[in-house]
Amino acid sequence: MRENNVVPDEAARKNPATSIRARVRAEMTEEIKSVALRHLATDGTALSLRAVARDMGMVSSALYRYFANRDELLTALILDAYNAMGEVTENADATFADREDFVGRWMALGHAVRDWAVAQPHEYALIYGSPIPGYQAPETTIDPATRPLLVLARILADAHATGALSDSGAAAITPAALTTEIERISELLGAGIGVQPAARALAAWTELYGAISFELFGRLNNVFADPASWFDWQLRSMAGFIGLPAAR
Amino acid sequence: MRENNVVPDEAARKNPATSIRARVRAEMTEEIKSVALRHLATDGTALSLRAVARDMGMVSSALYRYFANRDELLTALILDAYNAMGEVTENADATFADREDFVGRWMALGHAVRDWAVAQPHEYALIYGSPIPGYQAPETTIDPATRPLLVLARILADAHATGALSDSGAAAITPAALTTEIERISELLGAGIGVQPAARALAAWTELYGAISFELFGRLNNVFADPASWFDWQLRSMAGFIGLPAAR
DNA sequence: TGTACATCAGTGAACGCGCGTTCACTGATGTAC
DNA sequence: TGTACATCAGTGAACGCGCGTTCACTGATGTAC
Repeated sequence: MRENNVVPDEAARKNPATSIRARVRAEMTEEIKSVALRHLATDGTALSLRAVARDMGMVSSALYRYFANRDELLTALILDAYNAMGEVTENADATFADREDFVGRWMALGHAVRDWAVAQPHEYALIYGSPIPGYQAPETTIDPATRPLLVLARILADAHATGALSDSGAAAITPAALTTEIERISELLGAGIGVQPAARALAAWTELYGAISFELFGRLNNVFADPASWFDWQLRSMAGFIGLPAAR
Repeated sequence: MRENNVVPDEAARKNPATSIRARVRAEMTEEIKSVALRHLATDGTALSLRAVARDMGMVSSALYRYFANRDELLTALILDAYNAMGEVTENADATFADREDFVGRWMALGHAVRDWAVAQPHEYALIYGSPIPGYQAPETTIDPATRPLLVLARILADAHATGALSDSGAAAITPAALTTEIERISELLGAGIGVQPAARALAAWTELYGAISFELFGRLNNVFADPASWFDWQLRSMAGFIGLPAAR
């Protein structure tokens, strides 16, 4: 026995994903990202690799053991942000008790998005703000980016299944090509609802993010003293617009 | 008579605002801004004074005769963008013939905002995108920024004056503090309408900009083939949400 | 179990570049008498 | 009308700084026999 050393079991020794070196590597990678996030707050997307390295007490070239270049680090931050948003929204709906209170579920979803955004405004700006000059997000960001919208789709599908989702009242949808597209999107999301509710839900989704961007990007400064309650009203009125029924 | 030289009249000679030197100065200032706008497209807000000077065939220090520093140039661009947006929206409403077609006026306003934004996406991002790291907009930007919203306020006031603006249907407004705030905003804008329509109009305003940001910041890529008609439907359905009556 | 070798994280110097801003200056244009 | 002086746009050098990325290297840790 080699003194007190932890003896890694066979699986751990063989599996590079859990070897000691791999674990340290994963921890370093996480630390680099978290330091980079701090810099995002002050420098925005003009994030500097050298500054990150400096903060970690490393030489800048060392970062290249972890990320091939600056864009790859940015991509990692973006992916993390999308996934964090995805997790937070999925949890919000999963832990909402009354499954048939569709308005409640929608509000919980909306507040989850906003709470996360308000807590990490710079990560929100990274994924929902102006595009980063000279940066092209890879395809791998698409799926994580869709997660919150899939939560909404599930709420709508559930409401539709109970027959509670009303299917009229808003403006007629024209031209025909637009109807087709909205149907396609609705199917893609697995909502399986009518084109009218789908269109209204997408409009509400637009307003949700519009509201958060207005607040975080400073357009509500000196306008609303308590943006949270204004946001709450917007969510509630959007629930009505979508046609969601309240709890029974 | 001095050959063909234009002889400036007394007023022009005396008034520094129109002297030849002042005119050249104004032209140079405009050219600097337009070159800077081109750079905005490629570099975003990481706009470089040296690059602008290079494009103009000047030495970088020469720009300091026109702008005290980089932030002042940015401020000038931001002011221009707000004013361009203000002009375009004011014109859209002023030239709309049927003054009692309130839905039509709202749609014209919305399309004017989007058309301008689509034509100059980088200027739109400058004023409605993520905040610029390390930059604080001066107070002088507030008034120009409000111009498009004032156009909406006028449409609402006109609709209200004809008694055509409905005042019910959306979610009740709570808490009381929120009601007070919305009333204050409505008065500030001179809309003179009820708190319900005011709240709904502000929500529609949020969706309007949310929709444009979604489109320009790439969140609708591969989603809607024709974002203009989707935007048009959103505008129309928001008109109903606000409670605007169509043309008679 | 011990030893030789391979892997890999981190170093430090360098390349080639860019930036905002200051400052003393030149020379053309405008102003006052 | 002509001349002396003031104003001002633009120059060019410099200051002090930062950046992303490459590359040969050292030395510690892991692996194979």
